[in-house]
Amino acid sequence: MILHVDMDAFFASIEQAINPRLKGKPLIVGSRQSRFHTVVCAASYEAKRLGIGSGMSSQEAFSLCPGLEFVPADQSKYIWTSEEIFKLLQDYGFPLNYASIDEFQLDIGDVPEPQKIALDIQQAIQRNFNITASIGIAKNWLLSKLASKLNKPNGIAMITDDNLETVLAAVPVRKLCGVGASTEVVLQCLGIKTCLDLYRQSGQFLHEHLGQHGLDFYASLRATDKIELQDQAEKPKSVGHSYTFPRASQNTGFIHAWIRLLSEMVALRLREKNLVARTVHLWLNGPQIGNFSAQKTYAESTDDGQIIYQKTLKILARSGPKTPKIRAMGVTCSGLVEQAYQPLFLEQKRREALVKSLDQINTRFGEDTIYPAVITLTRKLI
DNA sequence: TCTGGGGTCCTAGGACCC
DNA sequence: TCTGGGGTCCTAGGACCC
Repeated sequence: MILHVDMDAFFASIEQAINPRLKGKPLIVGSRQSRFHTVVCAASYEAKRLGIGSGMSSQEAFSLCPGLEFVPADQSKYIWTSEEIFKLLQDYGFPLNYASIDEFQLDIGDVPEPQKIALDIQQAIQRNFNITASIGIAKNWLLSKLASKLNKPNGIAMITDDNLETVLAAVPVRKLCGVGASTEVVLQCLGIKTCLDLYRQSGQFLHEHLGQHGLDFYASLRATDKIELQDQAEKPKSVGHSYTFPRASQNTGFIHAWIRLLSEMVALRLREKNLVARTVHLWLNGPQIGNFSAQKTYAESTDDGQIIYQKTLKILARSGPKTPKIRAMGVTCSGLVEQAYQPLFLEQKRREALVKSLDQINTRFGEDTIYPAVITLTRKLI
Protein backbone atom coordinates (compact mmCIF):
# COMPACT_ATOMS: atom_id res chain seq x y z
CA MET A 1 0.00 0.00 0.00
CA ILE A 2 1.02 3.59 -0.64
CA LEU A 3 0.31 6.32 1.86
CA HIS A 4 0.01 9.79 0.30
CA VAL A 5 0.50 12.73 2.67
CA ASP A 6 -0.90 16.02 1.33
CA MET A 7 -0.55 19.16 3.44
CA ASP A 8 -3.71 21.27 3.82
CA ALA A 9 -3.44 24.81 2.34
CA PHE A 10 0.28 24.46 3.01
CA PHE A 11 1.67 28.01 2.55
CA ALA A 12 -1.36 29.65 4.15
CA SER A 13 -1.32 27.23 7.10
CA ILE A 14 2.37 27.92 7.76
CA GLU A 15 1.72 31.68 7.82
CA GLN A 16 -1.15 31.14 10.25
CA ALA A 17 0.95 28.85 12.43
CA ILE A 18 3.70 31.48 12.62
CA ASN A 19 1.46 34.49 13.12
CA PRO A 20 -1.45 33.90 15.54
CA ARG A 21 -3.16 37.09 14.37
CA LEU A 22 -3.89 35.35 11.05
CA LYS A 23 -5.47 32.27 12.64
CA GLY A 24 -9.10 31.71 11.75
CA LYS A 25 -9.05 34.51 9.18
CA PRO A 26 -9.47 34.40 5.42
CA LEU A 27 -5.91 34.69 4.12
CA ILE A 28 -4.16 34.43 0.78
CA VAL A 29 -0.48 33.97 0.06
CA GLY A 30 0.46 35.91 -3.08
CA SER A 31 3.23 35.13 -5.53
CA ARG A 32 4.60 38.68 -5.40
CA GLN A 33 5.10 41.48 -2.89
CA SER A 34 2.40 43.66 -4.39
CA ARG A 35 -1.08 42.73 -3.22
CA PHE A 36 -2.62 44.16 -6.38
CA HIS A 37 -0.65 42.57 -9.21
CA THR A 38 -0.36 39.00 -8.09
CA VAL A 39 -2.24 35.72 -8.07
CA VAL A 40 -3.25 33.46 -5.22
CA CYS A 41 -0.54 30.90 -4.41
CA ALA A 42 -2.47 29.46 -1.49
CA ALA A 43 -5.71 30.28 0.29
CA SER A 44 -6.60 29.42 3.89
CA TYR A 45 -9.70 27.30 4.42
CA GLU A 46 -11.50 30.39 5.71
CA ALA A 47 -10.82 32.02 2.31
CA LYS A 48 -11.66 28.87 0.37
CA ARG A 49 -15.11 28.88 1.93
CA LEU A 50 -15.69 32.28 0.29
CA GLY A 51 -14.88 30.87 -3.13
CA ILE A 52 -11.24 31.96 -3.24
CA GLY A 53 -8.77 29.49 -4.71
CA SER A 54 -5.26 29.03 -6.09
CA GLY A 55 -4.54 30.66 -9.42
CA MET A 56 -7.15 33.38 -8.96
CA SER A 57 -5.98 36.97 -9.41
CA SER A 58 -5.59 38.82 -6.12
CA GLN A 59 -8.01 41.52 -7.30
CA GLU A 60 -10.73 38.95 -7.78
CA ALA A 61 -9.99 37.51 -4.34
CA PHE A 62 -10.25 40.97 -2.71
CA SER A 63 -13.53 41.61 -4.48
CA LEU A 64 -14.93 38.41 -2.94
CA CYS A 65 -13.61 39.37 0.49
CA PRO A 66 -12.58 43.01 1.07
CA GLY A 67 -11.14 42.25 4.53
CA LEU A 68 -8.91 39.47 3.19
CA GLU A 69 -5.50 39.11 4.85
CA PHE A 70 -2.54 39.16 2.45
CA VAL A 71 0.96 37.75 2.91
CA PRO A 72 3.57 37.62 0.11
CA ALA A 73 5.08 34.17 -0.44
CA ASP A 74 8.31 33.40 1.39
CA GLN A 75 9.64 30.25 -0.25
CA SER A 76 12.44 29.73 2.27
CA LYS A 77 9.91 29.21 5.09
CA TYR A 78 7.94 26.66 3.08
CA ILE A 79 11.02 24.79 1.86
CA TRP A 80 12.37 24.60 5.39
CA THR A 81 9.06 23.23 6.74
CA SER A 82 8.82 20.77 3.86
CA GLU A 83 12.30 19.43 4.56
CA GLU A 84 11.53 19.07 8.26
CA ILE A 85 8.35 17.12 7.47
CA PHE A 86 10.39 14.90 5.15
CA LYS A 87 12.81 14.15 8.02
CA LEU A 88 9.91 13.38 10.34
CA LEU A 89 8.46 10.93 7.81
CA GLN A 90 11.88 9.31 7.27
CA ASP A 91 11.81 8.18 10.89
CA TYR A 92 8.93 5.83 10.10
CA GLY A 93 11.43 3.69 8.17
CA PHE A 94 9.43 3.16 4.96
CA PRO A 95 10.62 4.00 1.43
CA LEU A 96 9.76 7.67 1.10
CA ASN A 97 9.22 9.84 -1.96
CA TYR A 98 9.24 13.63 -2.10
CA ALA A 99 6.41 14.28 -4.58
CA SER A 100 6.24 18.08 -4.32
CA ILE A 101 6.81 20.75 -1.73
CA ASP A 102 3.65 19.72 0.14
CA GLU A 103 3.20 16.06 -0.84
CA PHE A 104 5.00 12.92 0.31
CA GLN A 105 4.48 9.24 -0.39
CA LEU A 106 5.41 6.30 1.81
CA ASP A 107 5.44 2.70 0.62
CA ILE A 108 4.12 0.98 3.73
CA GLY A 109 3.96 -2.48 2.15
CA ASP A 110 1.29 -4.74 3.68
CA VAL A 111 1.28 -3.50 7.27
CA PRO A 112 -1.92 -4.65 9.02
CA GLU A 113 -3.43 -1.30 10.06
CA PRO A 114 -2.43 1.48 7.68
CA GLN A 115 -4.98 3.91 9.17
CA LYS A 116 -3.16 3.77 12.48
CA ILE A 117 0.08 4.87 10.84
CA ALA A 118 -1.77 7.62 9.00
CA LEU A 119 -3.31 8.91 12.21
CA ASP A 120 0.06 8.82 13.96
CA ILE A 121 1.63 10.84 11.13
CA GLN A 122 -1.16 13.40 11.22
CA GLN A 123 -0.73 13.87 14.96
CA ALA A 124 3.07 14.13 14.71
CA ILE A 125 2.80 16.84 12.04
CA GLN A 126 0.21 18.73 14.08
CA ARG A 127 2.36 18.49 17.20
CA ASN A 128 5.61 19.57 15.55
CA PHE A 129 4.45 22.22 13.08
CA ASN A 130 0.93 23.19 14.19
CA ILE A 131 -0.48 22.50 10.70
CA THR A 132 -2.66 19.71 9.34
CA ALA A 133 -2.27 17.09 6.62
CA SER A 134 -4.71 14.87 4.77
CA ILE A 135 -3.69 11.30 4.04
CA GLY A 136 -4.83 8.87 1.36
CA ILE A 137 -4.15 5.15 1.37
CA ALA A 138 -4.42 2.90 -1.68
CA LYS A 139 -2.56 0.37 -3.79
CA ASN A 140 -0.59 2.88 -5.88
CA TRP A 141 0.33 6.55 -6.01
CA LEU A 142 -2.50 7.73 -8.30
CA LEU A 143 -5.25 6.20 -6.19
CA SER A 144 -3.63 7.20 -2.89
CA LYS A 145 -3.33 10.76 -4.14
CA LEU A 146 -6.99 10.71 -5.14
CA ALA A 147 -7.85 9.31 -1.70
CA SER A 148 -5.97 12.13 0.05
CA LYS A 149 -8.38 14.64 -1.47
CA LEU A 150 -11.55 12.86 -0.36
CA ASN A 151 -11.71 14.06 3.24
CA LYS A 152 -9.78 17.34 3.21
CA PRO A 153 -8.81 19.04 5.46
CA ASN A 154 -7.22 16.91 8.19
CA GLY A 155 -8.80 13.72 6.84
CA ILE A 156 -7.85 10.14 6.20
CA ALA A 157 -9.34 8.04 3.39
CA MET A 158 -8.59 4.61 2.06
CA ILE A 159 -9.42 3.13 -1.33
CA THR A 160 -9.71 -0.65 -1.37
CA ASP A 161 -10.91 -3.18 -3.93
CA ASP A 162 -14.26 -3.16 -2.13
CA ASN A 163 -15.00 0.58 -2.29
CA LEU A 164 -13.06 1.39 -5.48
CA GLU A 165 -16.05 1.66 -7.83
CA THR A 166 -18.16 3.60 -5.32
CA VAL A 167 -15.35 6.15 -4.85
CA LEU A 168 -14.60 6.48 -8.56
CA ALA A 169 -18.28 7.04 -9.37
CA ALA A 170 -18.38 10.09 -7.09
CA VAL A 171 -15.29 11.82 -8.51
CA PRO A 172 -15.42 13.92 -11.71
CA VAL A 173 -12.67 12.88 -14.11
CA ARG A 174 -11.11 16.37 -13.99
CA LYS A 175 -10.13 15.75 -10.37
CA LEU A 176 -7.87 12.87 -11.37
CA CYS A 177 -4.19 13.80 -11.41
CA GLY A 178 -3.14 13.92 -15.06
CA VAL A 179 -6.49 15.09 -16.44
CA GLY A 180 -6.10 18.76 -17.29
CA ALA A 181 -8.17 21.07 -19.47
CA SER A 182 -7.20 19.41 -22.78
CA THR A 183 -7.73 15.84 -21.67
CA GLU A 184 -11.03 16.78 -20.06
CA VAL A 185 -12.35 18.07 -23.40
CA VAL A 186 -11.38 14.81 -25.13
CA LEU A 187 -13.05 12.76 -22.39
CA GLN A 188 -16.21 14.91 -22.40
CA CYS A 189 -16.56 14.31 -26.12
CA LEU A 190 -16.37 10.58 -25.47
CA GLY A 191 -19.08 10.86 -22.80
CA ILE A 192 -16.66 10.09 -19.98
CA LYS A 193 -17.61 12.22 -16.98
CA THR A 194 -16.61 10.38 -13.80
CA CYS A 195 -13.53 8.40 -12.88
CA LEU A 196 -15.73 5.30 -12.95
CA ASP A 197 -16.61 6.01 -16.61
CA LEU A 198 -12.87 6.17 -17.31
CA TYR A 199 -12.22 2.99 -15.33
CA ARG A 200 -14.76 1.06 -17.39
CA GLN A 201 -13.08 1.73 -20.75
CA SER A 202 -10.82 -0.84 -22.37
CA GLY A 203 -7.09 -0.21 -22.58
CA GLN A 204 -7.31 -0.28 -26.36
CA PHE A 205 -10.03 2.38 -26.43
CA LEU A 206 -8.04 4.67 -24.12
CA HIS A 207 -4.90 4.14 -26.17
CA GLU A 208 -6.75 5.11 -29.34
CA HIS A 209 -7.96 8.40 -27.90
CA LEU A 210 -5.27 9.41 -25.41
CA GLY A 211 -2.16 7.55 -26.55
CA GLN A 212 0.35 6.51 -23.91
CA HIS A 213 -1.47 8.72 -21.42
CA GLY A 214 -4.57 6.56 -21.82
CA LEU A 215 -2.65 3.36 -21.18
CA ASP A 216 -1.17 4.90 -18.04
CA PHE A 217 -4.66 5.72 -16.74
CA TYR A 218 -5.81 2.19 -17.54
CA ALA A 219 -2.97 0.64 -15.55
CA SER A 220 -3.07 3.12 -12.66
CA LEU A 221 -6.80 2.88 -12.00
CA ARG A 222 -6.39 -0.91 -11.78
CA ALA A 223 -3.24 -0.53 -9.71
CA THR A 224 -1.36 -2.80 -12.09
CA ASP A 225 1.30 -0.15 -12.70
CA LYS A 226 4.73 -1.05 -11.44
CA ILE A 227 6.19 2.28 -10.46
CA GLU A 228 8.37 1.81 -7.40
CA LEU A 229 9.00 4.54 -4.90
CA GLN A 230 12.56 5.70 -4.72
CA ASP A 231 13.80 6.14 -1.21
CA GLN A 232 15.22 9.62 -1.53
CA ALA A 233 14.52 13.16 -2.57
CA GLU A 234 14.94 13.52 -6.32
CA LYS A 235 17.64 15.77 -7.61
CA PRO A 236 16.35 18.73 -9.59
CA LYS A 237 16.38 18.35 -13.38
CA SER A 238 16.08 22.00 -14.21
CA VAL A 239 16.42 25.36 -12.48
CA GLY A 240 14.79 28.47 -13.89
CA HIS A 241 13.39 31.91 -13.24
CA SER A 242 10.83 33.91 -15.17
CA TYR A 243 9.26 37.32 -14.93
CA THR A 244 6.14 38.96 -16.32
CA PHE A 245 6.33 42.69 -17.07
CA PRO A 246 3.50 45.07 -16.25
CA ARG A 247 3.37 45.95 -19.97
CA ALA A 248 4.92 44.43 -23.08
CA SER A 249 8.27 45.95 -24.05
CA GLN A 250 10.19 46.24 -27.29
CA ASN A 251 13.22 47.91 -25.76
CA THR A 252 16.26 45.72 -26.52
CA GLY A 253 18.33 47.17 -23.67
CA PHE A 254 15.55 46.47 -21.20
CA ILE A 255 15.07 42.93 -22.48
CA HIS A 256 18.79 42.15 -22.40
CA ALA A 257 19.10 43.54 -18.88
CA TRP A 258 16.30 41.28 -17.72
CA ILE A 259 17.92 38.27 -19.35
CA ARG A 260 21.05 39.19 -17.44
CA LEU A 261 19.21 39.45 -14.14
CA LEU A 262 17.37 36.15 -14.64
CA SER A 263 20.64 34.46 -15.68
CA GLU A 264 22.32 35.67 -12.48
CA MET A 265 19.40 34.42 -10.37
CA VAL A 266 19.56 30.99 -12.03
CA ALA A 267 23.35 30.83 -11.64
CA LEU A 268 23.12 31.67 -7.95
CA ARG A 269 20.64 28.86 -7.38
CA LEU A 270 22.87 26.43 -9.31
CA ARG A 271 25.81 27.33 -7.08
CA GLU A 272 23.72 26.97 -3.95
CA LYS A 273 22.86 23.44 -5.05
CA ASN A 274 26.42 22.73 -6.18
CA LEU A 275 25.23 22.03 -9.73
CA VAL A 276 26.46 22.96 -13.19
CA ALA A 277 24.29 23.03 -16.31
CA ARG A 278 24.92 22.13 -19.96
CA THR A 279 21.65 23.28 -21.51
CA VAL A 280 20.25 26.80 -21.53
CA HIS A 281 16.58 27.53 -22.38
CA LEU A 282 15.06 30.86 -23.28
CA TRP A 283 11.31 31.35 -23.10
CA LEU A 284 9.48 34.43 -24.35
CA ASN A 285 5.84 35.37 -24.38
CA GLY A 286 4.24 38.30 -26.17
CA PRO A 287 0.97 39.37 -27.79
CA GLN A 288 2.24 38.75 -31.34
CA ILE A 289 4.53 35.78 -30.77
CA GLY A 290 2.54 33.79 -28.22
CA ASN A 291 4.91 31.38 -26.56
CA PHE A 292 8.40 31.13 -28.02
CA SER A 293 11.02 28.82 -26.64
CA ALA A 294 14.44 27.70 -27.76
CA GLN A 295 17.24 25.84 -26.12
CA LYS A 296 20.84 24.92 -26.79
CA THR A 297 23.08 22.29 -25.30
CA TYR A 298 26.76 23.11 -24.97
CA ALA A 299 29.81 20.90 -24.49
CA GLU A 300 30.87 22.72 -21.32
CA SER A 301 28.81 23.04 -18.13
CA THR A 302 28.54 26.23 -16.15
CA ASP A 303 27.15 27.89 -13.04
CA ASP A 304 28.29 31.39 -14.03
CA GLY A 305 25.59 34.00 -14.63
CA GLN A 306 27.71 35.90 -17.14
CA ILE A 307 28.16 32.78 -19.27
CA ILE A 308 24.49 31.77 -19.03
CA TYR A 309 23.60 35.31 -20.07
CA GLN A 310 25.88 35.21 -23.12
CA LYS A 311 24.53 31.82 -24.17
CA THR A 312 20.95 33.00 -23.78
CA LEU A 313 21.72 36.06 -25.92
CA LYS A 314 23.13 33.79 -28.61
CA ILE A 315 19.94 31.74 -28.64
CA LEU A 316 17.91 34.95 -28.91
CA ALA A 317 20.04 36.23 -31.80
CA ARG A 318 20.04 32.92 -33.64
CA SER A 319 16.40 31.88 -33.45
CA GLY A 320 14.50 34.49 -31.43
CA PRO A 321 11.65 36.59 -32.81
CA LYS A 322 12.99 39.72 -34.49
CA THR A 323 11.44 42.78 -32.86
CA PRO A 324 8.09 41.90 -31.39
CA LYS A 325 6.86 42.98 -28.01
CA ILE A 326 7.84 40.85 -25.00
CA ARG A 327 5.44 40.51 -22.08
CA ALA A 328 7.15 37.73 -20.13
CA MET A 329 10.43 35.88 -20.26
CA GLY A 330 12.25 33.05 -18.55
CA VAL A 331 15.74 31.59 -18.41
CA THR A 332 16.07 27.94 -17.40
CA CYS A 333 19.06 25.63 -17.17
CA SER A 334 18.89 21.84 -17.49
CA GLY A 335 21.29 19.00 -18.11
CA LEU A 336 22.36 19.38 -14.49
CA VAL A 337 25.23 17.50 -12.91
CA GLU A 338 27.09 17.87 -9.63
CA GLN A 339 29.97 20.32 -9.78
CA ALA A 340 33.02 18.07 -9.59
CA TYR A 341 35.86 19.32 -11.73
CA GLN A 342 38.92 21.45 -11.33
CA PRO A 343 39.02 24.52 -13.55
CA LEU A 344 41.70 24.04 -16.20
CA PHE A 345 42.49 27.55 -17.27
CA LEU A 346 43.71 30.52 -15.29
CA GLU A 347 40.95 32.79 -16.59
CA GLN A 348 38.33 30.26 -15.54
CA LYS A 349 39.91 29.91 -12.10
CA ARG A 350 39.90 33.68 -11.61
CA ARG A 351 36.23 33.97 -12.55
CA GLU A 352 35.22 31.16 -10.26
CA ALA A 353 37.17 32.69 -7.38
CA LEU A 354 35.43 36.01 -8.08
CA VAL A 355 31.98 34.45 -8.18
CA LYS A 356 32.66 32.52 -4.99
CA SER A 357 33.79 35.68 -3.19
CA LEU A 358 30.68 37.54 -4.34
CA ASP A 359 28.45 34.77 -3.04
CA GLN A 360 30.26 34.82 0.31
CA ILE A 361 29.94 38.59 0.65
CA ASN A 362 26.27 38.51 -0.26
CA THR A 363 25.61 35.67 2.13
CA ARG A 364 27.34 37.49 4.98
CA PHE A 365 26.15 41.06 4.42
CA GLY A 366 22.83 40.54 2.64
CA GLU A 367 21.80 39.52 -0.83
CA ASP A 368 22.09 42.95 -2.39
CA THR A 369 25.60 43.92 -1.25
CA ILE A 370 27.48 43.35 -4.52
CA TYR A 371 25.96 42.56 -7.91
CA PRO A 372 26.42 43.40 -11.59
CA ALA A 373 25.67 47.07 -12.25
CA VAL A 374 23.24 46.19 -15.01
CA ILE A 375 20.91 44.77 -12.38
CA THR A 376 20.55 48.18 -10.72
CA LEU A 377 19.51 49.64 -14.03
CA THR A 378 17.08 46.79 -14.59
CA ARG A 379 15.43 47.20 -11.22
CA LYS A 380 14.90 50.91 -11.90
CA LEU A 381 13.10 49.99 -15.08
CA ILE A 382 10.53 47.73 -13.37
C1' DT B 1 -5.50 46.85 -16.71
C1' DC B 2 -8.15 40.31 -15.89
C1' DT B 3 -3.00 36.64 -16.78
C1' DG B 4 2.44 34.26 -11.44
C1' DG B 5 6.24 31.39 -11.06
C1' DG B 6 8.30 27.03 -10.03
C1' DG B 7 8.68 22.60 -12.06
C1' DT B 8 8.08 17.37 -14.64
C1' DC B 9 7.16 14.31 -18.38
C1' DC B 10 6.07 13.08 -23.17
C1' DT B 11 6.37 13.26 -28.24
C1' DA B 12 7.95 13.61 -32.84
C1' DG B 13 11.28 14.81 -36.01
C1' DG B 14 16.10 15.74 -37.28
C1' DA B 15 21.13 15.02 -36.92
C1' DC B 16 24.48 11.87 -36.50
C1' DC B 17 26.93 7.44 -35.57
C1' DC B 18 27.79 2.45 -36.44
C1' DT C 1 27.05 6.01 -54.08
C1' DC C 2 22.84 4.01 -52.45
C1' DT C 3 19.92 1.37 -49.14
C1' DG C 4 18.50 -0.37 -44.50
C1' DG C 5 18.18 -0.72 -39.55
C1' DG C 6 19.32 0.39 -34.71
C1' DG C 7 20.48 3.67 -31.36
C1' DT C 8 21.50 8.20 -29.01
C1' DC C 9 21.27 12.98 -28.46
C1' DC C 10 19.12 17.30 -29.30
C1' DT C 11 15.22 20.48 -30.15
C1' DA C 12 10.59 22.62 -29.91
C1' DG C 13 6.40 22.43 -28.12
C1' DG C 14 2.43 20.67 -25.46
C1' DA C 15 0.11 19.08 -21.30
C1' DC C 16 0.00 18.96 -16.68
C1' DC C 17 0.93 19.78 -11.59
C1' DC C 18 1.55 22.66 -7.18
